[in-house]
Parts: sequence; structure tokens; C-alpha cells
Amino acid sequence: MEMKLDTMKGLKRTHYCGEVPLDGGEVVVCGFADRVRDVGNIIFINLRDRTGLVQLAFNDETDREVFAKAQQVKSEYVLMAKGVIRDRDQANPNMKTGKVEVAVTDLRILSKAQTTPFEVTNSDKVNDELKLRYRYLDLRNPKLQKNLIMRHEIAKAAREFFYSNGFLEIETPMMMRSTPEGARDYLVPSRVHKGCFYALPQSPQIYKQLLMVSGYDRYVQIARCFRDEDLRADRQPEFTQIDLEMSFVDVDDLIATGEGFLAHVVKSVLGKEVTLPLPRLTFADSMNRYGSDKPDTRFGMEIQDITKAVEGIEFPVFTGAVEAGGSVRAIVAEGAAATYTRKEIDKLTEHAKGIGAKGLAYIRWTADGANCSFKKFLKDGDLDRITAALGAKEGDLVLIAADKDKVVLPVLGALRLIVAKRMDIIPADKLNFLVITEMPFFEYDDESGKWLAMHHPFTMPMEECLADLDSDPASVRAQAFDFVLNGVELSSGSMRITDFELQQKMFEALGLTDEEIAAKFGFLVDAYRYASPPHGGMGFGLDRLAMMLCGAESLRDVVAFPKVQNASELMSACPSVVDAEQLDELGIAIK
RNA sequence: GGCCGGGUAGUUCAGUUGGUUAGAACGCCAGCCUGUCACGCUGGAGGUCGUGGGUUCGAGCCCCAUUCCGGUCGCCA
Repeated sequence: MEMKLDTMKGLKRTHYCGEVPLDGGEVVVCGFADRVRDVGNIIFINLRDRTGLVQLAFNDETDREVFAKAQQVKSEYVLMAKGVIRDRDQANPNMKTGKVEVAVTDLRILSKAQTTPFEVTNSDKVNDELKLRYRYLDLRNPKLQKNLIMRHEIAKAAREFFYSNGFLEIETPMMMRSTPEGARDYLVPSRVHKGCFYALPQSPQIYKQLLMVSGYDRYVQIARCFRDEDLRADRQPEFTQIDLEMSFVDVDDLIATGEGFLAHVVKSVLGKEVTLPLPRLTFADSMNRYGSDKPDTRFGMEIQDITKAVEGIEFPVFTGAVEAGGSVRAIVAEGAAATYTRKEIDKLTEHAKGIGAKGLAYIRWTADGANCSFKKFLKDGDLDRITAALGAKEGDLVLIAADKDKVVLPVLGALRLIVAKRMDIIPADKLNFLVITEMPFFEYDDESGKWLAMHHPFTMPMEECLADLDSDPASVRAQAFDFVLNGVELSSGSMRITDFELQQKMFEALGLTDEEIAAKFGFLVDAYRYASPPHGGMGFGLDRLAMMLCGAESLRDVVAFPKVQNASELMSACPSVVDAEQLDELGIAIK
């Protein structure tokens, strides 16, 4: 039964579906057929566009011709309908426009759809792979549309904020010099310079610093960034940063700007007030209390040091850790003793081992008494002393790790999150922003035995740490900070080194030779020889911010065309092989 | 790269100690139905059980390999 498609001729949309007037009048609406209900001599069609749904009604007796056309409509057909708004016999309270419907007088079928591989608006349980392969269909889903609209609102609020605070939006190159520190670069071969490659930017870092050298004073850019590393639910190889840099400021000015921005965004898109200034925590305090540099502070269960309380207990795990310069620390999971059976604790132990712990000690305090994994090493009063020091009580589960701090803190930090999720004690509606300050400057890399820059090599150390650069690198802290929201890192920022001699010294401290410095960063070091305002900046992960504010669990839910775990994009099947000719032109041979 | 989980109609799943013709729900197709809104009722079509190999009289089920998807660790200045 061949059917000719209609045109829009003579009709113009007057309203979006979700915004039809509720008090009557004639409208023209268009969108997708969401659901067709044929009740006999009456047909109802829910018409869907990005604003919502409106019900179209067709009656055989009123208009036989229009009714016959409505009979041909199937799910996902694209329609245009002219009609009159009227009240429904019975309102649908689940629909924004549920009080009314459109009594259609002119129906146009503009485009027909094949049967879709999954039901567009009933796809919660459908395999992600399939939905990604047909991403253009999944993107019709109102939930995804809502997220992408929210993302747009965030970007818009960001521009509002920065424009009104004197920032200039300036684009920086997408093809730049490869600087292989940090993450792996995505490379782009050059046809003109065979054997040479551009890199896609991991961030506009160097360019924005040069913009400050050039006197642009305040810069902002919503910048695409690329890192050729493995994916996670909260990490895509291609992502977007709200990137900014400011001159004549100090680290407190930077933080205040970041706070102002976050508060403005949250107010704009969620209508919620964020109290400023945000809570601050030094990196060292954050590690000691939460075992993480991006703590989720929506719940307690802080890490407690019980090295003193276990003094005198001849448990080799404890005494060994302390002798090696480590500590004994614990978290108390309130009321978790009943949930965590022996088997469950074993699972936690396995997880702890996966992160580097040698094992996990515990006290499981049920109504039957406190069951302690190192009971045989305890003398009278030892257990009471430990539980008293921790403030633990009946019903609680105490998890204890003993090792070097470098092991103990991250392990307990990870367990804290696992237990909290399992116990379901994390309030979902809270937005706990936090600023982590005084980040360490260096990070020791066990593999290479070298000190690496924790942030990046242009980060300004704190004044009082300059003297310790060579003598005690571990103690050097940077004028760098992170913004954290509910346990997710949103942004990293810092003051930059603007003194070319100090910059040279920093590169040397990081083990770069003069030749390497000249080759990789010569233009940057040179630039600072011509004077520079003091400056610093930061970059907010737009994807992560959108994910958090949408309440989504994966970046996929806020990225229109995301990549999967192996960095491929399933819909277009990229990356792909290219013609031999293309390779030839580039002078590239595949091994 | 390591570890863990998964792949059975279009979709989501079930499938007994290995045993006749692999089932259900939703979707799809056809018919009926005048107020539905997850409309309802009746009927129907639809499967190389991810792929390749092996064990067996016989494999969706057992073994090996491989591939794809997800999670996680490494990695992510």
C-alpha cells in the first residue's frame, strides 16, 4: 500500500507540543508520533517534540478523510497537525499538556519510519551497544533531550558569567605541537611535512598562558580537549573544558572566580543557591580525613588514626606498619555489622588488596559481641580502648588498615565509598562543592623513580616552599587547587610560573635537560623573557559538570555522540581504516 | 595490558542432570472495538542460540579459541 508523503505547504508551526495554550485556540504542531492508540472510531496520537507531548485526537464521524490518514500513522512517523485545542473529558495528570488535546482538522504525514530496533521512549533496559549504534534514535528519548538541553543551559550560563566579568572568548588551535608529558596525545599526520605530526590539544594550557603574556588579561573558551587514554564512565577521550585564564590575580582571586561561576551555573540551571565561599580543605587534610583528593563529603565515615590506640598490641601487621613509618587507621561504618557478613567482608578485603593493601583487619560488633579479626593478639581492655578511640558502638563495622600512609589512606578512602554506596547512606539531592587547596607540586613515580609534576610543569609553587625545591621535593606545595563536587573532580587550576628563570629551574627539577626544554617549551620560556603579568587559571570539565547537575551516572548521558570503552564510536564505526591512497599521500605505512 | 560480568526472536529475558518441534512479555503484522493515555480483545509472522572448532549417538547447555559490549585496575602532567 504505497502512500505519498505530504508537504508542509500552507502550514506553519505555531506552538511546540509541550507549550500549546491550555485555554483553547487553533494551533499547528509538529513532531514525532510517540504512541498511537486506535480505539475504534477514535484515534489518539501522542505527538512529541523536544518540549514534550501533546495528544492529537481524530474522530471518524467528524472528518473521515483526516481519520483515514491518522489510521496510517505508526510510531516515530514525523507529523504536522493543525487543529483546535479543547479540554479532555478526563485530564492526564502525568502530562504537562494533559488537560487538553488537539482536535485535528489537517494532518500531514511528512516522513515515515521503519520499525525502530528498540522502542524510543521505552528503552531503559535496552542494551547500550544497540542504543549507541542507533544513537540518533536514542537521542529522541526525552531523558537524553533533557540532559543535552541542560548541558546547553550550563554552557550558556558559563558564557553569561564570564562575558559579564570581562572575559574575552578566544579560540586556540586544535592542531598543535605534541608535548608528550602527561596523557598520550592524539596525533594528526602532516601531508606537507612527511613524518611530522600535529597533536590534538589535551588542553589549551600553553596558548592561554601566552594570551596572558600578550595582554588579553582575561580569556575564556569552551574548548574541546583530547586524551588518548582508556575510558571510564566519567572519562571520554574527547571532552569539553570551560577553560579560563586571568592576569593580575592571585590564587584566592582564581578560587573566588571559580566559586562565582559555579554558583551562577547552579542558580541558572537548577534554581538552587550555593553558599559562598565554598568549604576548603587542604590536600593533606583531604587525604587524612577521606583518603582521596576528591572526597565525597555528603556523608561522614571519616578516616581515623588509631596508631596510638593500638600501641602495645603485638599484632605483627600493626607493629610492622608502624616500624616502617606507616600508621594504623580505620573507618567506622555505623550500623553496617548486620549487612556485612564474613563473606562480604572477604569481598571488601579482596578489593582492598586490589588497590594495594596487604589485608584488612576488622571489628564486627553485633548483638552477640564484638568479633575481631585479630582477637588472639588482644589483651584485656585492648578492644575497648580501640572502640572507644573510634567512638564505635554495637551494630558498627570497623575496618582497619595498617601500612604506609601512601597505602592506608587510599585504601580506606576507597572502602569508605564502597561501604557508603552499599549502605545507601549518600544523599542523592545534595550538591557538596569543595575546594581542595595546597596541592602537592611533585608526584613520585615508582616506575621511573622520578619526580613528576602533579598538575603541570608551569604551576607556581607556594612562596614558602621555593627553598625546598631541591632539598625536599615531597614537601613542596603548589598554588594549585581543585574544585570537587560530590566526589568528582570538576576543575583543576593554578597560578603559573611567569619568571623564566624559575620556570627553567622547575623543568630541571623535573629531570628535563636543557636541550629537551629548548626543544619542547623553548617558545614558552622565551615568551616569558619579554615580561608577563602574574596570571593563573583553571578549566572546568563541562561534561562532568553536566553529568553531575543532570544526576546522570555516565558521561554518555550528557554527550551527544559518545565513544565506548575501546574509544570507538559505534554509530559511525570510527576509527576506521583509510584508503591506501590517503596513507600514501601522508607517507605512512601500516605495520 | 590484567581481572570480573555478559552475548538465546526486533527488544528484555526464561530455558531443568546434555534429549522430541527453543518459550514468555513487549514490539511488529492482520482483524475487531466511540474517550484512550502502558487502551483492550482475537489471531499471526518472526530464531545460523555472538563466531569458529572440539567432546558426544545427541550441545542453547560441557571444553577450547576468538570477537563484541560493560565494569574495574594499570593509565589519565
